[in-house]
Amino acid sequence: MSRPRVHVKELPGLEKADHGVVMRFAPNPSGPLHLGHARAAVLNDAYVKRYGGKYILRIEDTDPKRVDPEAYGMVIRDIEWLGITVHEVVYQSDRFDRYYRYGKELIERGGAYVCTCENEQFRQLKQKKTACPCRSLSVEENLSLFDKMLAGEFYEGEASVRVRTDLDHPDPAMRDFPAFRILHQPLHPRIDAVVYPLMNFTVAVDDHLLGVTHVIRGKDHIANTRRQRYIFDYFGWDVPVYRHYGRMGIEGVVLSTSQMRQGIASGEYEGWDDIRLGTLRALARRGISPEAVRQAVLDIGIGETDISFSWDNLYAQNRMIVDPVANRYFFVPHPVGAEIRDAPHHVARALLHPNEPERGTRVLPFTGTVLLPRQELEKHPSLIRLKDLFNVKVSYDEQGYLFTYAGDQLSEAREAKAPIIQWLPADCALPCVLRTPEGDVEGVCETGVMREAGSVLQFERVGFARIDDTSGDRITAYFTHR
RNA sequence: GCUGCUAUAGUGUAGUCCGGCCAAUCAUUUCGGCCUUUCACGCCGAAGACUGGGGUUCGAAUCCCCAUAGCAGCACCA
Repeated sequence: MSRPRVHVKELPGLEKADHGVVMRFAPNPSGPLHLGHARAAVLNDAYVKRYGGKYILRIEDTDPKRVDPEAYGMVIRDIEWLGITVHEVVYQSDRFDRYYRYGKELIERGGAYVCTCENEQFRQLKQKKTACPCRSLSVEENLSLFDKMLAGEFYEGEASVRVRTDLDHPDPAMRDFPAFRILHQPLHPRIDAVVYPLMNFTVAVDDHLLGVTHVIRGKDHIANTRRQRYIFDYFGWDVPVYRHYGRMGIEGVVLSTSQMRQGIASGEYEGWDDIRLGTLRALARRGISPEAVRQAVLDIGIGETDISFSWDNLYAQNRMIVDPVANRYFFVPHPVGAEIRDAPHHVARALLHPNEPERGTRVLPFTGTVLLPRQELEKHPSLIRLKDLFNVKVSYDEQGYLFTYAGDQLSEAREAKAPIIQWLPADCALPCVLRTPEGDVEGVCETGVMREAGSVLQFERVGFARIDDTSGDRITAYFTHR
């Protein structure tokens, strides 16, 4: 009896978490979620579940250039697929008034100023640790400039709000970073605005306003954490506890949203769930369960080391989940017809699951001719056993193969070390294409597979597969893993 | 270039803060064997790592220094 044994690996504890935590996952709605997002989404969820508290899904849609209206729904759906418990959903585009209000207050506190320098000019001054002329404007002047921005009196690029940090900061990335910008194009799908708050500003304001206690995100945000710290300090807010995990490389799969979008547009990919992509929906289509993704990601943890994601480890997790539930069927790749001479008619009964006989059997009537995997014959065996049927002697003459019935005894096949292979009756085999990232494999499968639409099964001696479509004139299956 | 972070087997991970119980954990992987009418699952066994060099110490994977490598940031993106 096989049962999924789950290795619960304890994540490292979080400081200041004993009275519960408030955490958030903050994706940008530019496309569906992928493996990289899953890490952040799941890790935060795991801590909220461990310590108790609140999980906020914050949609960070403050850059209209990177908003795909359809992605709002995709993100929600993908999060649900992952089985994450979301307690609150926040759209930043609903909160622009708040950002303006706090922007104004930051200016009043002397923590920000309106800069009307040309972009390139500012960049050069910044490199030289020199203040730009705007930096010395009075609070009143800045407030009035900010009002002008909001009133639409500036064109794109003509004005921005910068946070006053430290021009001598050894890291140029820290020096007077921007908090608001002006944008006329493209239009935001959800709101009408020309002054757009920037990520570091909205994140700081929202993390505080929403009561976020702990932030877990990639180390590409380390600099942002330091920048946001300035804003927290100006307002006198307590900062959350931060953890930055290392970069995760994923082999052999496209992760960049823009690349995926381009590939879909050009017809190279079938869609967001094309199995060559690293999206969660692509994994789902292939038959990877959300629990496996969750386990794999938890296993990786929050280490600061850069790692490379291992498909092997994911597959192992998935196999553990899927093996006990997947029904077994025969799939014969590249079928070759074989008439078995001198064989009695017989009805074979094969177990749906070898470890669970009570699930029942598949019925395979043998009436003389079977389909066999070409690859198996190319090994030139002298004796084979058709699984759950009988033994067959294989000989060769100038015409080709000759198949002769060679008795029912399993023990004889064992003794002869004959391979036990899958087969199908020639007159009840359905065309089936097994799609893999490396290409399609044509073959035939049992008629019983029709019942398995949408579920993951195991093609014996081939591997696990998810039955994607049974409606056409042939069945489409996606290879999951061995 | 500047700033910062990291460095344990093929992969992921524990141990590192508070040096000895570490001839280094667990999982995966690979290879044997058992079980089995699947090359699945299960069981047994084996293989495989502390980046390098100095130093402190009776003792270092753990502390210090240097080197090397990788990564991140240096956007009016998130």
